[in-house]
Amino acid sequence: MPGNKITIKDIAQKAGVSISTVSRVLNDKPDVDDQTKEAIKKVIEELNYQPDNIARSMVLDKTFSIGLVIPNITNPFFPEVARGIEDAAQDKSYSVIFSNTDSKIKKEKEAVDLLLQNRVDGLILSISMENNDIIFELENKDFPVIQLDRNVPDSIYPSVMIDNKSSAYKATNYLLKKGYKKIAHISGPQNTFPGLQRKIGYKKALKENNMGYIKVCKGDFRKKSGYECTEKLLNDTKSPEIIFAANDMMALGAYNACKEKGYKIPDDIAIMGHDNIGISDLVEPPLTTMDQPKYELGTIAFEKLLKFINLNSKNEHLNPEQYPESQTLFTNLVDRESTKNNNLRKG
Amino acid sequence: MPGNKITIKDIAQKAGVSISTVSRVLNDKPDVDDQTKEAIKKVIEELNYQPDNIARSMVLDKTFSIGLVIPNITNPFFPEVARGIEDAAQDKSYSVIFSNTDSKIKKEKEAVDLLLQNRVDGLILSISMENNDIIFELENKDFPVIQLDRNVPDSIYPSVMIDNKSSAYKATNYLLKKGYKKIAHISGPQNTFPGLQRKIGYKKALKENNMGYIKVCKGDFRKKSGYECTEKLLNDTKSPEIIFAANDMMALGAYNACKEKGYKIPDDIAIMGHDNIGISDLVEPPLTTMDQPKYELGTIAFEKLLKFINLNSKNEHLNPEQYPESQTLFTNLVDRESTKNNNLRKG
DNA sequence: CTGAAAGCGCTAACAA
DNA sequence: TTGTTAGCGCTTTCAG
Repeated sequence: MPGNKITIKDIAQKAGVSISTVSRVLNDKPDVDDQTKEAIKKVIEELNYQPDNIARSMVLDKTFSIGLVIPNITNPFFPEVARGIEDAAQDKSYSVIFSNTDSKIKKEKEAVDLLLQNRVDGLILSISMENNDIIFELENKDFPVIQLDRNVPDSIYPSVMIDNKSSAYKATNYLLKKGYKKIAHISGPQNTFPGLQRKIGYKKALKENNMGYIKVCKGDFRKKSGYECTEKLLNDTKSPEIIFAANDMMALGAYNACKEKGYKIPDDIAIMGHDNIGISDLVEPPLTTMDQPKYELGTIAFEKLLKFINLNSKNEHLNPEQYPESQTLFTNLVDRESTKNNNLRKG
Repeated sequence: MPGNKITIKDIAQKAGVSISTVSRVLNDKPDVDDQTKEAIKKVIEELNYQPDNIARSMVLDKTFSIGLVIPNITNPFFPEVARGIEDAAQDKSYSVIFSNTDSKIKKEKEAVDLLLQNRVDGLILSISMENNDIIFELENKDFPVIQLDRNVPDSIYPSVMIDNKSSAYKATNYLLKKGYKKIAHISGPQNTFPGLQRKIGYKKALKENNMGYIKVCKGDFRKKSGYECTEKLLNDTKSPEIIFAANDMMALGAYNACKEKGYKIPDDIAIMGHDNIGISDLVEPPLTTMDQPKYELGTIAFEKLLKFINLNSKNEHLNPEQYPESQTLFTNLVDRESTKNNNLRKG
C-alpha cells in the first residue's frame, strides 16, 4: 500500500498541465479552458484520483469535520441524537468524530483536547455543568461550539435542548389533572441541567396547586437508582400513588421494583417517565412519558454549528451576539397504560 | 479566533531554540539536553501549546483516526459495539469517525470514500454482502480493514463476529430439548451474513433431529417484519408452538402481534430472540435470547485493526496470510420467561 | 487561460 | 546536542 498514492501531481503530469490547473478544475474554479478541463477530468477518472483532505485542510485551515462529545452512546437517548447529527453532517460532506466521556470531567477534557488537535471545525458538546474550564477556554477563542441537551451555566454558547422545566411541569400537571394527589419524583443527578430543571418543574406544578405531598428521591438517570428509589418510596409510610421519574431508564427501574414487590402497575402504583426512548412502548404496561424530539435535536444542533463555523471564518473577532441563537424544542406527552388510574376514577 | 494559533515556531522563538529541537521534546526523542528540554517544556505549558495533528499527519502519513461504517447507530445492537470500539480507540489516542449507511450500497460507498479522503488509518466495516467493489478495491491496496458482525463473501479481510450458524443451531436445539416440536423461524434479510447463517443453523438443528415441521418467514431484522410474520404464522393452519426470531427486535414485533391477537406468551405461543439487546429483559415476559458479546466485538475489532495498521506501515507488500486473524466469538443462551413452556411439561 | 512558487505546521535526514 | 532544510499534497497569489 505505501507509495502508490495518486496525487494531484500525477494527474497534472499525465494531463500535461500544471498542478494549479488541476487544482482549479478540482475546485470548480472559473477560467479554465473547456478542452483542458475535460482532458483533466478524464485523467482524474482514469487514475481514480481521490483528493487528499488532510493536505487541503492544511492550507484551507478547515477540516470539514466536527467533534461530538457525549456521556455514553449506550444510553438510549444518544443514538438517535447522534444519528440526527450524522445525517445532517453527511448531507454537507462533514465527518463526525465522536467520543464518550461518562460525564467524567477528565475524559471530557481529554476528548476535547484530542478533537482540537485534530482541528475539528467545531464541537457539539454534552458535558457536565461543572466543566467550566473547557467552555471558557473555548469561548476565549470564539471556537464554534453548540451545547446539546445539557449546558454549562454562564456559558454564552448557544444550546439546543428541550425546556426541561416546563416539560416536567407539564407532566406533573397532567398527573394532577388525572386526579393523582400523591406524586413522588425520582430526580436526575443534580449536577446536570436536565436533572435539576426537571425537578424544579415538578415542584413548581405541585406548589402552584397547593399540594402538600412533595417527595423527591435522588437518582442518577440510571435504571438501578430508579429501582432503589422506588423500593424506598414504597416502603415509606406515606407512599405515593404515582412515581414520576426524571427519565425512562429510572422509570423502568421502578417497574422492576414494583414487580418484585408484587405491586401492579398502574393499579397499585402508577409510573411516568420522561424521554420516550424506544423501549418505552415495549414494556408492560407501556410507559406514559414525555417525548423528546431526539433526532431533531441532533439535526438542529449540527445546522447551528455549521452556521457558527461559517460565520466564524469570515470575521476576525466575534461578538456573542453574532453567535447562532439557542433553540428550545418542546416535548409531547405520550399517554400510555402506566398512568391509567382506574381506582381514582372510581373513587 | 483566526490567526492566534500557537505553533511550534512560536514556542521555538520564545525558548530561543530551533523548531527541530522543540519537535524533539514534543516527540520524546533522545539527545536533547535536560536543561533545554525543561525550558522548552515550560514554554509549552505557558503558551498552552497544542500540537497540530493535521500537520503531523501530513508528514507522518498517519492520522491516528479510524472510520466506522455501520448500518444504523439507532439499531440497539450497534451502540454497544461502537462504545467498545471507541473505548479501545480512546485508550490509544485514536479518533473514530462514524457514519450510518442504512445498508444502502450507495451510502456505503460514499462513506468509505469520504473516510479515505480523510486518510483514516483503517476501517471497521459492517456493510452489505453485495458490496464487493468497495472491499476488493481496498484489498488491492492492502488497506487495513476489519469486518464487523457482517462480512462480504470472498473477502480476505479478517472479520470479528459471532458464529451465527452455530448460535442459531444451539438456540434451536435448546428449544427442541425443552420439548417444542413445532418451531417456526422469522429470518433476517438473506443478503446479510447473520440473516442467512442463522436460518441455516435453525434448519440444521431441525433436520438433524428429523423434525418434520420447518417453517421460515422472511423478515428484515426490523420490528415491523416480526409483527407481520407472526400474524401470518398464527393464522396458519399449522401454527407453531414457538417462534424463534433471528433477532430481538423482530421478537418484540412478535410480542406485539401476540398481544393484539390475545395470545399469551409463553402459554399460547412461546417466543425466542437473538442478540440480547438491552430491552430484552425489560419486556413482559422477559425474552429468552442468545447473548452476543457486543462490547467485546467492538474492542476486539479495534485491536485487530490497530495490529493491521501497524503491520501495514512496516511492509511494502502484504500477504493475506499476514493479516490479523479472524475471530469468532460465542453467544450465550439467556433463559428467560418467554420460553417457559408449562403446557409441554404437563402434557 | 495557465504556470511558478510560496506556504500551511510539522518531522526527519543531514550538517555542524 | 542542536540547527538548517526539504518536503508531505494541496490552494492561492502573482506573473505571464
